[in-house]
Amino acid sequence: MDLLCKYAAEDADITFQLKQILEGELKENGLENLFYEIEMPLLRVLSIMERNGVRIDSEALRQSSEILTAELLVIEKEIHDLVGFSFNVSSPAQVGEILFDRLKLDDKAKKTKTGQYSTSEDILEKIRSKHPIIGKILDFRGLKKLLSTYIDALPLLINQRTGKVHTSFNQTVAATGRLSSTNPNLQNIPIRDAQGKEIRKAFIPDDGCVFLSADYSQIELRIMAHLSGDKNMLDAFNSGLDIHTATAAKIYKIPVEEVTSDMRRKAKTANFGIIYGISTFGLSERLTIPRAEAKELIDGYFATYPDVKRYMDECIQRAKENGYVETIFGRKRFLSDINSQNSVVRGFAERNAINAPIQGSAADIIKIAMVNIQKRLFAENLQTKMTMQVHDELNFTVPEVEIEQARKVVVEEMENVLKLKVPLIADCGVGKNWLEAH
DNA sequence: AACCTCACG
DNA sequence: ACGTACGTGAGGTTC
Repeated sequence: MDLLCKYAAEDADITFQLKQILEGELKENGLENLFYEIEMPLLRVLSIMERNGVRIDSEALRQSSEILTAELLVIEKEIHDLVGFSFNVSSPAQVGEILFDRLKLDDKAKKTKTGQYSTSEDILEKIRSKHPIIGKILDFRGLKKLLSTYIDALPLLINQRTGKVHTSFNQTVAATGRLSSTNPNLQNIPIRDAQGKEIRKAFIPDDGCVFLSADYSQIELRIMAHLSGDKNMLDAFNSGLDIHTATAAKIYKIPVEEVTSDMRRKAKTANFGIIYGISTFGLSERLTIPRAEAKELIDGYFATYPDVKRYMDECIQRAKENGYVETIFGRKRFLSDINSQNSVVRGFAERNAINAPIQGSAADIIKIAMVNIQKRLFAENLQTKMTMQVHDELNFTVPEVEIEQARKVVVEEMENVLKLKVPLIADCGVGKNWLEAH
């Protein structure tokens, strides 16, 4: 939507049509009672955030672009030299043909639904050692992604009048109740590798301000602990220990001090997997360990957290009986496939039954926090501006004189949305860019 | 417009 | 025998 249209919508105090659409969509999903408490006020908050926008250091991105584009060309040439002719490295079809038909790097290469060879990152990672071209293709892909999706794309979306990028938050697309962000999507800005971190550095505060970032610590696992009521998981959180270390200690039946980094890594993957309704196969793939070991790990997990297993079974049972599952606040997700004869289709619905109440409750919680934070920013006459929401994280541009007050408002409102059986913790940092604040 | 791949939580 | 972790959006290729 054009920025001027957005302003008009704001001035009109939310257009009637927008309200109708939102109301229609959300009432179907069980929000009858919470519609006026959450989604309507949130619509105002999102409109304010979109108008606030976020500042980008386009000069830094331009310099990155120059360097990385040159690097990309070098890698491309190296790849072409390795096979002896030039081809389109961005074409999965051509890459697959070269790796599997020509170089025969895997005689039982996995195919996609359409019969093409799959050349996705996890597949290539497994055959990386078989040929130097694999690593270079992965490097090429990584660079190309950052350049085309972020480094080159973001500066083009800077509004000439405000000098900022203004995303659109969508309140009604995600099945679980999460927000989504488009044009640009500010919820998938890189952070995991070194080059990605450079991009985060280009997200900067207004003049005279700092970048403030606050995120919920392990909110989904805490919700799992709360909803399942599992005593061991509640204890793990209430002890203040690192949850993945605590989980590893319990699964492997050893003291916390003896948990190795490999044990913690496996427990962490198991913790996340559980929220998604993982299978033995899935965990073995993620950890690249034998199926038998993955099964042991999952058995150990459920022995450690027996009520988590019970809770998961109850979610599926509830979905079968009611046709839907719901969040702590009563947001529904309907699961029409839950009684399907097709076990694959049914499996998807069963995993949704486990995941949706957790992911959805987390979405409800941060939405309420956003409404309450904006209320207090108004009430306390602060100039702090909320700029982004990234599922369990909120970002602000904060005048230097307001830092301590803003911190207090944000953390208090995030942590006190409701009382769970475990504490709700928000970590908060400030810095001269998004990376530093995180 | 479908598909593949990949960025984030 | 089969497929195999939840939720998104965007860019490039191919048809």
